[in-house]
Amino acid sequence: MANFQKLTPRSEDYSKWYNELVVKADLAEQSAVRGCMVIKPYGYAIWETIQQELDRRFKQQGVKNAYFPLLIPKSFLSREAEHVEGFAKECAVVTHHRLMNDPNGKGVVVDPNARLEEELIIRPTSETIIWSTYKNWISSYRDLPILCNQWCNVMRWEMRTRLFLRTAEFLWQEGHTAHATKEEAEEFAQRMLNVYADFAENVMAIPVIKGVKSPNERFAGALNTYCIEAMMQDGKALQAGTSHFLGQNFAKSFDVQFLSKENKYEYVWATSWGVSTRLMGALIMTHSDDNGLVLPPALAPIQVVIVPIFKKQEDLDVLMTRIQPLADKLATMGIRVKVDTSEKATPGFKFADYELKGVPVRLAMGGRDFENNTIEIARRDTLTKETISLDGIEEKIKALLDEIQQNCHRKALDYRIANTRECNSYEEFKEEIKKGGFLLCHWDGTPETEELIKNETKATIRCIPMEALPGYKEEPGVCMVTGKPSAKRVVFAIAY
RNA sequence: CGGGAAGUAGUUCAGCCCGGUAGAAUAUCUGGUUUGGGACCAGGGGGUCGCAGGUUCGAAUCCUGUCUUCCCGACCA
Repeated sequence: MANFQKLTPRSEDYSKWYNELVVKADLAEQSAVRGCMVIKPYGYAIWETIQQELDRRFKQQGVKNAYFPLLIPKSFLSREAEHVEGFAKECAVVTHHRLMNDPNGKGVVVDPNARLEEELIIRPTSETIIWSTYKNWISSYRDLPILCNQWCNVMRWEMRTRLFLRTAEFLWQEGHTAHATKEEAEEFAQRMLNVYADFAENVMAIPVIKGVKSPNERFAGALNTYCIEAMMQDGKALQAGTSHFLGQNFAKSFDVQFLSKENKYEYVWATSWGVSTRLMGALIMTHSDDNGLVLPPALAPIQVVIVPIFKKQEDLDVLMTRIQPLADKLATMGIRVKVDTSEKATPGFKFADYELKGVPVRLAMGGRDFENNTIEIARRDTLTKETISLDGIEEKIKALLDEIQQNCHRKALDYRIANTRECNSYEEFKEEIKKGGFLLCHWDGTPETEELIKNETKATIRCIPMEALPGYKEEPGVCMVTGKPSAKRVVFAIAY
């Protein structure tokens, strides 16, 4: 089974705690290739649930799944100047197509005669290959809109990597849409942001701020980038999803025009939007504690685990006459339930292990419970437990799962609120930002000012909120650095 | 990519300074006793010491290169 060593407490070393948790909770591990991770079955089960929930929501918006190739001709990337600038430094390049036996007899080497005429780039994102394809799909306004999404892997050659948070290869979905009008594209980019926000809040139980990125933080090639920003337990910000209004940049670069109702050629309007396995990092750093992972029930691969406590096989057989019907009933109610009858570990070990894995509800039944028609029920989010009657237990469990889902969200929201405050002077800002959290400040809207603040404090504008945060009003003011006018406060934080 | 640290059994680590052919804990396997918060006893198996060169009669140990991980920095839609 798992290891016995306790996790490093969060208060001692937050990133060490994170690294240990990811490995010990069996979510992922390092691979032989630098910066690339192996996502283990338990971690992948969570990702699959994320995928299912999002995929359903995308399809409700009329989006269809497709698949575009991993490799992109090098020339495509240079078609959009800003775009290539954003990614050029972190692209993996395929230069050859054949290996051969080493003439010196030491395994295989790259065949120097197999150099590619045009080098291929492993996709860092797929805008270019998709727009070169959309060109062939679009000729009339009747062909629009095109709403496609793909679930795939991408590669960005990151210098410093961390499991889930920043890996060289990661899994994500990227949606790419083409529209006839600017308004429709803008609206769609925002609509997908709302899909992400709804998903984050209600499924992942992560409170997020919906906002617009400042020019410095905008996606390369976009006219506007929308985002959802979340606060982690260490007070740092993590971008949980983005949606871009790409204008006509890619349509012009790839010459994608359509004939309008008025019989005129026009360039199409584009959006793209994505979330990645980084969400796994957000999930971990929002809810988990020093005992291990804490999963909101909606994403837990096992929502309820039942641990029989027994001495002999006969005792187990007796207990199972009550446990099995309960497990069956829960399963028919759509609850993901596991009964752990293994004799490999003692109950105490199992308790600790399921806590490490973040199972929301744990039931334990021993001989005493059997006599009394009771069961011990423990919840992961509060680490509390009580012994209750078996009568009506199924409905209580269902209600408890809902309650845990709510509580995970409420705790995370309380934390964010407690660590969000206004800040009016730059002197104060420099001190406050060291404590972490979100600082709501006035900013003059210039990249220069943002750059200055970043260089001096490492803090960046996480977003310009689209709506006032709970408890705050949108009011004009003056920039904390330059004193120039500011329409409203923006969110500053140190970011992952 | 720059600075620092590290890589030895599945895992955590000792051994390295001062070269002589590898050890602990834990996990794993077997048998038994156990089981309401990380059980105990006994026995067994498991490592080309990250990889590649070099020095040497002999290298986990010394030298060179390289790969990977962690921390700090730069970078990061």
